[in-house]
Amino acid sequence: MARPINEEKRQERRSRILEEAVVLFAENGYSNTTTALIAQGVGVTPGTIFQYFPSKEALFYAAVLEPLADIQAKSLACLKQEGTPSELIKNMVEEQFNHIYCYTNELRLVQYVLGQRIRFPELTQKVLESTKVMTDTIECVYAKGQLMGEFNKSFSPAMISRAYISLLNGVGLTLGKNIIHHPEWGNLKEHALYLFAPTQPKEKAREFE
Amino acid sequence: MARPINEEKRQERRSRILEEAVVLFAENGYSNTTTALIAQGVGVTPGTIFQYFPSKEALFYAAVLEPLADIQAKSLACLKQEGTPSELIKNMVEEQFNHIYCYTNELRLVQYVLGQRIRFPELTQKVLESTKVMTDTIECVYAKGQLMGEFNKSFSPAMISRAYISLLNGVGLTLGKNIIHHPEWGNLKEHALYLFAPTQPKEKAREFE
Amino acid sequence: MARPINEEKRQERRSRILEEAVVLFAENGYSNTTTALIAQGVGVTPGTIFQYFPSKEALFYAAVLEPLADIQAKSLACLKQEGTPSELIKNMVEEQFNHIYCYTNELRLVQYVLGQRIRFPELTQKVLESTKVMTDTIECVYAKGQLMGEFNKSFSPAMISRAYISLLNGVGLTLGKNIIHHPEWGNLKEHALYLFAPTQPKEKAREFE
Amino acid sequence: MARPINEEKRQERRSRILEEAVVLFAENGYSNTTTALIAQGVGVTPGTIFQYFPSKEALFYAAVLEPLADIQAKSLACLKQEGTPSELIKNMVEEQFNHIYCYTNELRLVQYVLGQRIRFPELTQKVLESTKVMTDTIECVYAKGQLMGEFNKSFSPAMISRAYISLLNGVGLTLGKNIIHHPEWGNLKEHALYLFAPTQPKEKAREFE
DNA sequence: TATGAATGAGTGTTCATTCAT
DNA sequence: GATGAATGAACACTCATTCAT
Repeated sequence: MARPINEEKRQERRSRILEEAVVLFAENGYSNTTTALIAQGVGVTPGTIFQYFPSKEALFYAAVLEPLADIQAKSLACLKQEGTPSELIKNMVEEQFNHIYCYTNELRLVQYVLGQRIRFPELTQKVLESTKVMTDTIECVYAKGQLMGEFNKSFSPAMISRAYISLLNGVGLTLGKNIIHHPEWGNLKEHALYLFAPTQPKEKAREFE
Repeated sequence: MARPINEEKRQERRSRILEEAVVLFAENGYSNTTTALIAQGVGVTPGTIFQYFPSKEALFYAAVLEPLADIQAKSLACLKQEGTPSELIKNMVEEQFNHIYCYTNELRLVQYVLGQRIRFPELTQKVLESTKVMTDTIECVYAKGQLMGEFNKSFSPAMISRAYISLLNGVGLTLGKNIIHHPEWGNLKEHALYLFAPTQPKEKAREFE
Repeated sequence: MARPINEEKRQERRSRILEEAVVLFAENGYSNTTTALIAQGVGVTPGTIFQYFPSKEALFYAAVLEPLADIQAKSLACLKQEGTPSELIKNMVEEQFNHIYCYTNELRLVQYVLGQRIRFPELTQKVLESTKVMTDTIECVYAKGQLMGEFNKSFSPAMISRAYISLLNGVGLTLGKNIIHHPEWGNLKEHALYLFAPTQPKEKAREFE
Repeated sequence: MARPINEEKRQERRSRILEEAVVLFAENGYSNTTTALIAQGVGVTPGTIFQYFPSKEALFYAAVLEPLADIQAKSLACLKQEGTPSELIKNMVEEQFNHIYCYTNELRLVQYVLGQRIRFPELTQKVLESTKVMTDTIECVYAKGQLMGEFNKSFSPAMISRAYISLLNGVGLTLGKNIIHHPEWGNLKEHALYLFAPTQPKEKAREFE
């Protein structure tokens, strides 16, 4: 009987540690983040960390992969709802550009890993696999959209999905904390959609002309 | 009395150290790169590094900023040649997408810094200043191009330049060593140009249809 | 939860480190004393030192100032007891000449600092402040003694206190480990008292004549 | 023919190095003084030092012993002039108290060595031998003075000479750069003489009463 | 289960000394 | 003779990890 409650507490504390780890690893990098600092942020003593994660490395892995899985799941969910391909893509772009804001640190961490592939080969591998699922799904939806005449047929779906993911990553990287409040933020999001070359962005386009 | 011009030799060795530093910092991050490793890579003993750079930090600064200045200079040169705005932009895109390949490590290093702004505030500042010069110049050329009817007038130049820089960064980040040989590489480069919404990509577009 | 009172153990170990540091700093100087050597002397590993003192410099400061405070307190106590000024001075001289023996290293350390004022400006400052309290008190007691006719009125108290402190320091410096067993030790101590020019050292003086 | 001139230049430069070394060793201690700093002070390059002294240690030895020999010679000369013992002693005190001012650094260096006997056993040995010559001579003169009735016969010459040397050392140590301008400086010098317990300081003493 | 003191290998940096020029 | 770049051993300090309490 006592167990379930304890188990709950354990999970809660584990989450707190992970949360703190994400922030600190993202801000300071792996080596420059001490386990003691993470512990301090969580409000526990240095030894405690090692009761939840076998090593600093394991904690880092979890800090990178667990949030990524969450984010991917949400993004994929957008593409698996009901709706025309162009609607799905639009929803996904919307969702992901919001992620950039909500999950800044989580995404930075992923980029941090991708930037140092040789250093973190195993993690890079997993992150790329996860990204591949994403691009594959986008490609699939996009190709369907092309067939339905919703997207310009002259572009290769593989290229389009890569270009979009690149833009998404680049936006997170180049823009600072206050992206959302940037005057160009809304336009940038729309331009991400433009990248997909939808066939009728006419109504929109006219407004500006 | 005074030794002749070994100033030349000094510069040469300094460059060798910087070069090695760029590679190792980019691959392993700041803390995980030991000065001894850099020295070893160059083929000198640990102490020698400090005859050329006062500290590891100073070496890192130089490794980030000096190549960046080079790259920026080359990119800006493209935009200041003779030609119509659309030609200039096209040249720049061409030039920069090649940079991604030649200067992989140099660019990764810049992204590494931007990913950890709190950790490297001074460097971030300088990198952003450097980037601003770039985006400002692009904006300027782009606006001129819009007036001349070469680009779609419905997009804000500020947004366009940001979107392009983001894409550029994202491409460097998401794609691996062998980008150039990737089947989609050529298409991706063209799509970067498409992002600028030129008004006559017609001839091209037709080919694929 | 919180461990009980190992505060006691901490203090004990801190004292052991300080003690060892005093000995080694006094014998070898600051730079030539490695923290590893101190650790070894205490019987702990190098890292442990830094759990008790934030830096080698801080340890040095403590090694200089803490014992000095102790010694000063004991000396001042002599001058604040009941008794005529000449009795107080006599007690103090007695007490301090014994200190030279017991606290050889502690005093050497103080002299080491005073000898390198430019190198240790902050410490010098504090040591001089501490010394000033001592000379001021001696002056005060001495002046009272002069008024009561116990000391020769022709000498300035400020000069006398300085001369005494100088002699005391010089004795510590010039004489070696085995001062106490030196045949002139007893006489030297008495001569320190003679320096104060008491008006009735007659009985004593006669003995020798 | 060319040789003598070069030899002269060599000696001059050697002296300059030694001079600079005395100042820096006295101010910063042995380990904290780099040979490069000495070289810089002299205005030569690091390697040059080693053309005049085989090692840093040898330079230190010379910096301690050579000036000491000078000072001792001058002091001893005072005691070997014509005159009554009390006159000789008086001259010597005068001479030495001036040394404290002129040779601050040279004397500090000697005290620095004496404070770290275990670290510099050989040097300590030589310094003590040199000091012994001094105290022995003083004892000798003092004893003669006692026989002639110039000094109080109740004090042991051995003790008196030690007390004086101690005071001398202590004065150099406790007082700062501006001793000479200190209001008590003159009185202090006189009190050093008082320490010898001359039999007719009466005229002086009366003045103050 | 949490604690937090101890560990000890690892890193940036310094510096006396050498030696080719 | 003077130079000054290179050397490489040494040291202060850090930090992931352990373990007795």
